[in-house]
Amino acid sequence: MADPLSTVFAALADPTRRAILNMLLEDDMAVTDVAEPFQMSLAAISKHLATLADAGLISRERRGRVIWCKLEPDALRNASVWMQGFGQFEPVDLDAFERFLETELATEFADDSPAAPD
Amino acid sequence: MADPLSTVFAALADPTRRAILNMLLEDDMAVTDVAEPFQMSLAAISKHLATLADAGLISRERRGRVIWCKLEPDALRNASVWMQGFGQFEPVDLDAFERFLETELATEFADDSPAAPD
DNA sequence: GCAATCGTCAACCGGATGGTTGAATATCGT
DNA sequence: ACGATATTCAACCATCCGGTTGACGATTGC
Repeated sequence: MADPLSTVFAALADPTRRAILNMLLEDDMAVTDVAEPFQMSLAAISKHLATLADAGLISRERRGRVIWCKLEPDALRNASVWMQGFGQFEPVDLDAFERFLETELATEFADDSPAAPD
Repeated sequence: MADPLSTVFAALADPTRRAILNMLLEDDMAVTDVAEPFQMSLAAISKHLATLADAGLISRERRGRVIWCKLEPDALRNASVWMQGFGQFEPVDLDAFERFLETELATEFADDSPAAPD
């Protein structure tokens, strides 16, 4: 299909998928458990997981009835490295980091929160 | 529209736009000059530049007749920082970096090369 | 074997995306 | 003022994307 870098970035360009990655950061999870906090259907989450797996960001392994999803940081690292190539000429600004984290916590948790807004 | 992080990743998820960023890494450029190496229409490039500007990855400044495009690494750094949050638990492997650069040079230049394949 | 559970597949829908072309706008040079 | 240059706008088109629902396949447990 598309080049790997495009696939990874496209996979990251969705708050639901980034939230899933965040969840998988804590632990491997079954598809149903991944889907549980979200409002959308299981099929939708299944598609998101397929997208993440296509990008190499996660792997899925069937064990009995349940399919376990596991973070695969390698693809992410490639993209990160690509970015660092750009950022290279200017070192990471830790102040900007903190400022970013604040705004990101605000927006991301508003947009991505798996908790139903009800 | 969407949250900033999604916008940045979506902007990066296109080889043409990444190639443009690569070009702007060298120097600021006029829109026409950005478009010159590509096969697509000027309008298409103009849209790509708008996408990049929306994501905050570039800025455009009109000086006379010509609009100069300039890389704005801040948005990229935010995304990079987000990624590093994921990669944190495992440090960047410089060997992997080099290996990646090779394959990326191969694929990126096959897919993204501004030079007409003719 | 049968019912329940886990997950995907297929078809569909509306809206975004990436491209085109042609007209419109803005600026420059004469 | 006019023509040329630089860039965008608008309309259009095909395709992709994120979601839905309903049927299907696989596995478990009774």
